[in-house]
Amino acid sequence: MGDMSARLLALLSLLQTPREWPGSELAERLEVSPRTIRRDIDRLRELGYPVQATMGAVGGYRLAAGTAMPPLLLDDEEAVAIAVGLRTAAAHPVDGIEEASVRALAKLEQVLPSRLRHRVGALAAATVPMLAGAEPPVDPRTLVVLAGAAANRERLRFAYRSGDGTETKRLTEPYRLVTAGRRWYLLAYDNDRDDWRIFRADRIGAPHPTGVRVPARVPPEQDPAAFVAARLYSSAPVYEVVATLRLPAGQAAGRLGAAAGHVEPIDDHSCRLRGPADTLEWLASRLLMLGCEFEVHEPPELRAYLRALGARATRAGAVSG
Amino acid sequence: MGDMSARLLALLSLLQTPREWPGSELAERLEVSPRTIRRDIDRLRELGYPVQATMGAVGGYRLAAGTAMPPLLLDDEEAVAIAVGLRTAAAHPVDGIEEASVRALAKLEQVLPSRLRHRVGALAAATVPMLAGAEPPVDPRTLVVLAGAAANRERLRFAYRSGDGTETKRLTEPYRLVTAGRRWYLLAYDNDRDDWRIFRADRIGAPHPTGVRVPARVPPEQDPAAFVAARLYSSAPVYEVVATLRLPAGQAAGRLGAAAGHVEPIDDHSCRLRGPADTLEWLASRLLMLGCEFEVHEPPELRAYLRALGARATRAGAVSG
DNA sequence: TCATATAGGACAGATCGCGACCTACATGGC
DNA sequence: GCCATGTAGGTCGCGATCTGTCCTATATGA
Repeated sequence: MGDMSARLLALLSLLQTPREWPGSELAERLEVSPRTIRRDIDRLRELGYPVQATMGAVGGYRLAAGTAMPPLLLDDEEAVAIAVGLRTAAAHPVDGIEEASVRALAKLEQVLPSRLRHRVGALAAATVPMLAGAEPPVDPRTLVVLAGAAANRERLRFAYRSGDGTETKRLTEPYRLVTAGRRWYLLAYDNDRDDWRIFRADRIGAPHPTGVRVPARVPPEQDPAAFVAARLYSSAPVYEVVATLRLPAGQAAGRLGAAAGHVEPIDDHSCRLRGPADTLEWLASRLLMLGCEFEVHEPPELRAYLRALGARATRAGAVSG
Repeated sequence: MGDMSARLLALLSLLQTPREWPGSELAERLEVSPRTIRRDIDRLRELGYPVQATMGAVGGYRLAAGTAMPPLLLDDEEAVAIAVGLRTAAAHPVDGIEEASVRALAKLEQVLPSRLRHRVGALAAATVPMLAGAEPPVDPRTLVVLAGAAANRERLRFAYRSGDGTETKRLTEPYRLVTAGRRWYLLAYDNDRDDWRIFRADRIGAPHPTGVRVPARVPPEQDPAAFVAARLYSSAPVYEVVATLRLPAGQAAGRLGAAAGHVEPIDDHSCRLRGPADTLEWLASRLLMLGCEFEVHEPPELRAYLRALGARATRAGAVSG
């Protein structure tokens, strides 16, 4: 059996701890001679994992940053922490790494022991709704299934609730999972309608792979994100937000992030924000969090929402009596 | 050299993909005979990683969830996604797994290639301020250093800004990193003052380990979190929030999470929230996000903040003219 | 200066990995 | 019901390699 492989993994696990390990202690732990430990260290280095050694009387080994990612050896709690972090990241896609988050989540959840899975579910339930306004957040498990089916080129069956509430059964060949405007979309070939379709992930219910693998279909466009964006903006007109912020442009851009839109200075103390306004609640809370005065010019819906929110806050804070 | 170990790692990496791998394809990729692949699969199973095999004409191997976490083999983007997710999780400690998040982050950043580290920094800068109100978020790198020093029992030198703005140099022996009331605290033995002290992590600047390892000191109390909480509440009186929410108790508890405080029902449509109110801004936005009517009874500071926020929102949404 | 740490060469013996056969069994499509 | 294709596993022999026990060189801090 792979006695040495197991030992190398255990060694990697120990070296990923923030502390330093003397060779003698490693030998004791792994129940081999110190010479074998030195050879194992050599082997790890040959595999590309730079083991740093400090010489002298208080020396020891530790794993340093190299050119490639070594295998991460996590204990239970760390694995749970990562899963929870990735779930909240998937629920709030504002990055440029949304797809990688879901891939990593899929990878982790695939091998996560079931006892840990329960803890992740309980913790994520408490943390996910933190940012979500009225919008129901996407179920990360759904995202994992969608991404897996797309990567595996597996036919997928699911129930889809359209905008007017009607529910239909779909049989599709998922191609890619992309984000646009703070929402997740599945780009897939619809086998019943014989055409490419876009599905909002939060409207997909009970997805399960059929197990049937299908050959790769030629995609409708090179860039899936561009295709999704084009379809979205052609079908539903997306209004734009225009607002004046009483905040220097530099600060506003830094605190809003790139996803919020474009910021241009007006003078030293104010700037103008332009950007897509897909979810009013999110945008409103974001602007309020800036802590500065601001005025919304467009769209009227955002103005109305802010007035309603303001009235509610005023009522909530009214002097009791 | 460890030819087999490298192959086993590569095999694990492939099997962590959501797709299924036929043995023949694995053999081709890893440039060994199919028989060796079957033996490697056996080896992985003996190591405790359950490789699931579906038999038949369209069969293949894939890694399933077992009883222990297998080593995670991540590509660059996935590693960055995890690091970003953990950083935001560390910046918003409301879980019960805060410490594990930092441990995992330390483990990951220790081995993260430098080219990826830059990307993490750029992305995290754009996402972290999302939730932070007026409060400056903690630098996750500081947390990583603090946790590492505590785990390694290494003396740590840093600059500390006290509440009134004065800055002092400290030489300490970190013991544990804990959270209380949405903030990070370092429990450490202060070598200059010869006593245990508590430091707010966001007031710690430029921490760097001295490299000197010291023997474990007997902690002032069994539970570090309890000690920190006792110190905090004895020094600065923390006021409590009391509010009535027009929302069923079950829904409110689920959407607020356990960290927000205690929820008890009043009738079928309303409930009462009691809990510590350490950061007004955070609590106010949390309550507003619930989307329901509510009234704040205590503390008066929160009422005042809500009125100010409401006035600002109303001004921002005023009909333009 | 000395103790203690990493670094690495040489050697002998035992172990084990590998490929090349083989058979058994499960599954899905024809 | 047959056949193709996949996993599962036994056996055998050759060769590679892993391990422990020596050995010496070298860097570092008290």
